[in-house]
Amino acid sequence: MEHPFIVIDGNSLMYRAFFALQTPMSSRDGTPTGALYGFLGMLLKLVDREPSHMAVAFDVHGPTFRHLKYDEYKAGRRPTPDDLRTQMPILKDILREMGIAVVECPSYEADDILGTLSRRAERAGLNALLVTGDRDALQLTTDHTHVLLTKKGITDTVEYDPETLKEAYGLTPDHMKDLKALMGDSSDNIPGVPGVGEKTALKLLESYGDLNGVYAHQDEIKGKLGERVRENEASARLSYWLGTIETAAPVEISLQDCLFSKEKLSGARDTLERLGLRSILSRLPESEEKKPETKAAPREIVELTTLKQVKEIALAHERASTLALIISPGFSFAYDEETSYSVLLGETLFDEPVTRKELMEALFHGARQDVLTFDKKALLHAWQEDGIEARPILFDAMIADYLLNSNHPVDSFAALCYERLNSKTPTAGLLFPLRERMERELNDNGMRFLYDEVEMPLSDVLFHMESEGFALDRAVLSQLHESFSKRQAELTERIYELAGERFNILSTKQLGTVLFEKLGLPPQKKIKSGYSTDSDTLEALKDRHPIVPLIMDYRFVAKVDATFVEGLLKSIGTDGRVHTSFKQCVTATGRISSAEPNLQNIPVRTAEGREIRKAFVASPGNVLVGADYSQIELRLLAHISGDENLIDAFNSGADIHRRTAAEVFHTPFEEVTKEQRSAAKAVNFGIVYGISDFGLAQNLGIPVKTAGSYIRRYFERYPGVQAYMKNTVAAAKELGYAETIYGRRRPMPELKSGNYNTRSFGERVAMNMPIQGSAADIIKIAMVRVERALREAGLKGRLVLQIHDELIVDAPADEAKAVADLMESCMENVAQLKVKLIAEAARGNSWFDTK
DNA sequence: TCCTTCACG
DNA sequence: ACGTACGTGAAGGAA
Repeated sequence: MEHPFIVIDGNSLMYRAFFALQTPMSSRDGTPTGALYGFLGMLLKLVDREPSHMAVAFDVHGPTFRHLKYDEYKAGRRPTPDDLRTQMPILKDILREMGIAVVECPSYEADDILGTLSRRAERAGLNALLVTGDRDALQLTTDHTHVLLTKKGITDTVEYDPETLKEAYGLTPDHMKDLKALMGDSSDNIPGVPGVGEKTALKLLESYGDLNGVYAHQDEIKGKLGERVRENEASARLSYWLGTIETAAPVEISLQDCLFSKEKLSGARDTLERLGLRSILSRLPESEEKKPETKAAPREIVELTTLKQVKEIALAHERASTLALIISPGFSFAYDEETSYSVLLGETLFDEPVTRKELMEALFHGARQDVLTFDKKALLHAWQEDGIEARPILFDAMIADYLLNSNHPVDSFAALCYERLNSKTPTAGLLFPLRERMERELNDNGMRFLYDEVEMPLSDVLFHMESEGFALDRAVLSQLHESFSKRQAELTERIYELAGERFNILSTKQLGTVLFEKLGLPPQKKIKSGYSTDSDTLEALKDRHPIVPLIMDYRFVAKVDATFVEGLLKSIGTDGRVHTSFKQCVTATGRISSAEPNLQNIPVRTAEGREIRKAFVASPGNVLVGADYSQIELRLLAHISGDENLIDAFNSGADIHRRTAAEVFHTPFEEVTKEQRSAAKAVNFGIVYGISDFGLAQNLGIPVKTAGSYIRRYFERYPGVQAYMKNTVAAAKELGYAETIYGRRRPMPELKSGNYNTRSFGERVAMNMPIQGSAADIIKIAMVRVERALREAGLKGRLVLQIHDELIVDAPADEAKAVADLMESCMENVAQLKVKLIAEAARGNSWFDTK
């Protein structure tokens, strides 16, 4: 979460800090300072998260809204110790001196302030981080509001988002309220249902969903429990209400008032000095020079709370030509730079929830505007979910930013606004100046083609691929799981027997102890914490003790089963398909990546692992058509370097590794041995990765000197390649970036480093990026063309997967031949290079068969 | 959360 | 003398 709005529950944290400290602390005049010390230490730790806004909320005494009388509510609690109470006003003074907002709201508790400010932050498009020791706050968790809960002490914390909350409790944030309604809370005087504790409450919720569900089925609950539930409905309902945190309290503070500035922290120096809190003093950040605040700060943010307002504004701007739209975090839109509208999507206590779908409908009813956004693929998904007809998207700030700086891809609109406009309020209106600046920069950098013809249309293709998904055969995976887990159990027993003890085989540390201490095997290499047990190490030791091959086997089985068999089973959707998400703006070279699940690393190199691919099947009545580029990176090396011999090697059509072996080992082509070919293959890989004798030696398990001589002989035979390596590093040093044949850039600050390692790394990257990146450009163009060609030809086949140099289409069986031809031709004709691009297609019922 | 390991191109 | 091969993502252990 970048630059969140941090809201701290002041009472809760002071309370925790007070009791966490064993030895009482005080200043010279006897003022107790222990809680202040703990609290401020925590606060400074939070400053490291670089919040954009910060506020500390406090309870104030008085009759409360939810609890009829404050005294009555407090009755269940111990009174606040005097030593703690005296520190409260001092804390508030210190916070004010630090320029941190102190927020109180009569008749409301601190957690209501947390709820209210977090929802306001979301509306303004900010992320919020709520810091408290009170588990009740977990009900406030959303994708954009995380809760940082202090555990035992005060510095020990755990951050919850909806996902981690689900893992911990098996409940959604909303259901935390239902949980409390059933189990009650004695410290808050919330009765709940007598005799129902956490265990029982969770069980009830698991069966019936929520409180309403429980009472809808109250007659089904048997025995004593059923009686109690039925008798105490009124109490449970009241408890639900009592346990609901307010999110629309009349908190009289603006976002502006909560703006956080590191520099202002120093304002408390004198007070801290007086209190003798030297260690806090020393942790205050040095004042750093401030970036000039740009004029790009938003002119106006109008908060909308009803659908009617959205409709009116949409109507008033009917004739506008462009609409800036941000759907995450928050929902905000703008028709010009001056005015942004932000809408509350979530629930409030009193209003009917407004859904994104309703908002979209209101906004796009009769609308004609083209759209500017951040992350258009996500917007396309939203439109699809909401049944909104897609509008043309003219500008995607995420994609533009990625092209302009692939080194630090931003992951949120807020981060982009801060980075490019120095603005801490990411509203949709900022998309207008962003578009102007970034498009100018794209033009200046010669990246129009990549932006307009590659990345923007590719985003649509990736959206369709994600939405389409890949069909998986559950039965295949279940069967594999059965056989893998059986084997794992057998291996475990045999390993324990040979080791003479039971231990966790997957623990590097424990395995190291067994191998290198108990069994006395020689360690091969060291890692940070002890000895390495990686596969190279095991490979070297496999003949020295019978336990080693068993461990290698165990590792493999455990990995394949956990990651691929079980992992994939978990990711199959209700439609029987897996929907990966393709990350378009992550890698430094221009490749796309795949996550949740990653479908770009499904096993293929070993026969056993390859079995997984039998689970990747065509849709009913369809076949899979896979097509991959042959040696695309080496072909690109030939093209970019212009080396005559390498170009000739490809034009001759011969096996490229065998040919390399013949050259490097001065052997007639026909007489090249298997070993020579595989060594030459490693050399070719090394060349692509940015060669070094050390790396090659390690890969081949040969002396560094020998590896060096291979490289020397390679360069003798391919002088153009050697020149390319030299020139490309020099050019990258000069320009500050490496680039592909289509002008994609990777900034290369490493080349200027004074550190040998860092600089060498930079040099290898400078050699590799144009090759890997150009290959990435080419297949991206191919994807756009394949998808377009399929549609233009009226074929039903659709792309479902890309694995860097391979594309897979799921197509009706009768289209198979046409699709295969279409793919080959689209892929091969992306570019006319000095060597031909070759793509080969194959068909089958499963991915296993498409080879 | 970081580290180690290992799956892919 | 320096000391690594390029690019990813996921799982499990350690702390």
